[in-house]
Amino acid sequence: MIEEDKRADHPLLRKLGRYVRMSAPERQAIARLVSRHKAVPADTDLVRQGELLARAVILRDGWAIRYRTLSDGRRQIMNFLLPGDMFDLCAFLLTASDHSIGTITPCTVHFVPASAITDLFRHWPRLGAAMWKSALQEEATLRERILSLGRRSAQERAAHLLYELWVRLGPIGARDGVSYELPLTQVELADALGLTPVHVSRTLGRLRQRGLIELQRRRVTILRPRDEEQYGEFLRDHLHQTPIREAMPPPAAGA
Amino acid sequence: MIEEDKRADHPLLRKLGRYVRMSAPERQAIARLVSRHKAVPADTDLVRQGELLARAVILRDGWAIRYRTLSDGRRQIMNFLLPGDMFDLCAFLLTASDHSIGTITPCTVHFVPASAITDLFRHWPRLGAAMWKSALQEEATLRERILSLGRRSAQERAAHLLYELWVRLGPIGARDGVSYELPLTQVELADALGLTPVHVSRTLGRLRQRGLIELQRRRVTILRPRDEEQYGEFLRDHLHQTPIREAMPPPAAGA
DNA sequence: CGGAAGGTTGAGCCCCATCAATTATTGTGG
DNA sequence: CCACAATAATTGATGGGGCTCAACCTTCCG
Repeated sequence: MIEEDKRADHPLLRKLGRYVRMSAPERQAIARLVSRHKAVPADTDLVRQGELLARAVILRDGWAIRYRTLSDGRRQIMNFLLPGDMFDLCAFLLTASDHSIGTITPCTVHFVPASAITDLFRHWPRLGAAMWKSALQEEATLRERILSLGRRSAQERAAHLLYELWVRLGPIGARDGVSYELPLTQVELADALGLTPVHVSRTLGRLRQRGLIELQRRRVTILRPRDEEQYGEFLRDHLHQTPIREAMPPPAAGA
Repeated sequence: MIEEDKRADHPLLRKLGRYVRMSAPERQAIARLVSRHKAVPADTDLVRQGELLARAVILRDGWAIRYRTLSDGRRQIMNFLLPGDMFDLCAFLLTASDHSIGTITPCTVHFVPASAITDLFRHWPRLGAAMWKSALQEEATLRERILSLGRRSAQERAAHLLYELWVRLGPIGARDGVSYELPLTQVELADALGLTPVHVSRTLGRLRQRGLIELQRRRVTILRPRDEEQYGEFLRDHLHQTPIREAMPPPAAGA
């Protein structure tokens, strides 16, 4: 029963629900995808760079990161994976992963065989389109990070990231009004922002002084949620939170 | 006749040819996609940020960039688009673009209606898979750039970029052994590398001193092509230049 | 309660930015 | 083909944002 409830409220459903209104059978198709789950402890790699991809993964609970390391130990976090996020959907293409994915917190995940993905796309193309849209959105956040790392100051980067996470946590019901739990150390923030941990500390201090954010005990509060300009010119539209064109016949091969 | 020849040797064919061996009808399907072309002058936007995507684009000739600008004029180039590259393949999802695409040199391009893409995927799923693979590859270069901007020094970034372009120009026949034409100004390099033009000049100077590259009159020579370590730990595999699993039945909805 | 992990603060330095001047290259019209 | 202007590249001097090293403090957790 409890399991039943959890599935009915799966963050993936909430997420895809922004793009398509789902019929009962469609919801069931998703439910089948996530019928089995697995607990994974914190700080565990789900995918290691160089590995051949063999299955897709859906995150049910917890935070994970996509990252790469250089041989001398430098690490860069590409982005954060939140509940409802999927990755390696293209596992059926059998490519080697160019990066690793690791858990930050204890997570519960669904491992999905490649065939289940291709079946889903075949039978429920509207769901496929919604998943594509969500993949596009993730790609947009990659570009946003490139912009940040290349052209924004430390403060702009940090403010932008904290704001982005706040926005992303909304649709999956993982935020509490204007604040949310941030289960990250400053070392991890540093590796995402392209800074050193020391400088992250100073930077966050300045954001606090400027009255942009509150951050203590792993809890972030966005103090000026309407003032998107202040957070590094945050453009909410870039997250493509608009519904897909429902009238469109589903693409055959996903495009 | 000349047109015929050009189509038979389209860089898109060369590019996709790395992933699948194409049958004659498949080649014809591609040829139909690129039957009409259009000349676009240099420094022209093909897509502007915020615009609604309505068509896909295939680049036949010339260089273009994917970029974003901040309101104060700072610009970041996400990546470079080379002959054979496609973009906005997902135009049928009707999303607003979060970035602009502009030509660097005079280009010839093919504008492809969204329906032609979905048709192609429906009828020639193996081609669809190959196109997916190439889209994945582009995403990998985005992550590579994130790693560069976040964790590599100016010299590493520059060496890595010049090496990457050399590798990408190979399969489309746009390089000449160990050197190639680089139609970029240092301002553009700076906007891609997250540096200032002045520092790009100094950085390139140091790479020359170190004997890694030759660069004069818009011509680059990679002086130690085997020494991938030297170019910022360049990992060729990350470009996914391995063939797809041909036995795989084509994914219905592309995944 | 004590140790470990995480966060803050200070001092000094270096990489890269900025400003500015000079040289080289490209492009254009006569 | 040359003169000239416009664009691009180089070089120098100076300054600042972020890095490094190190000490100290705070929080967490067994």
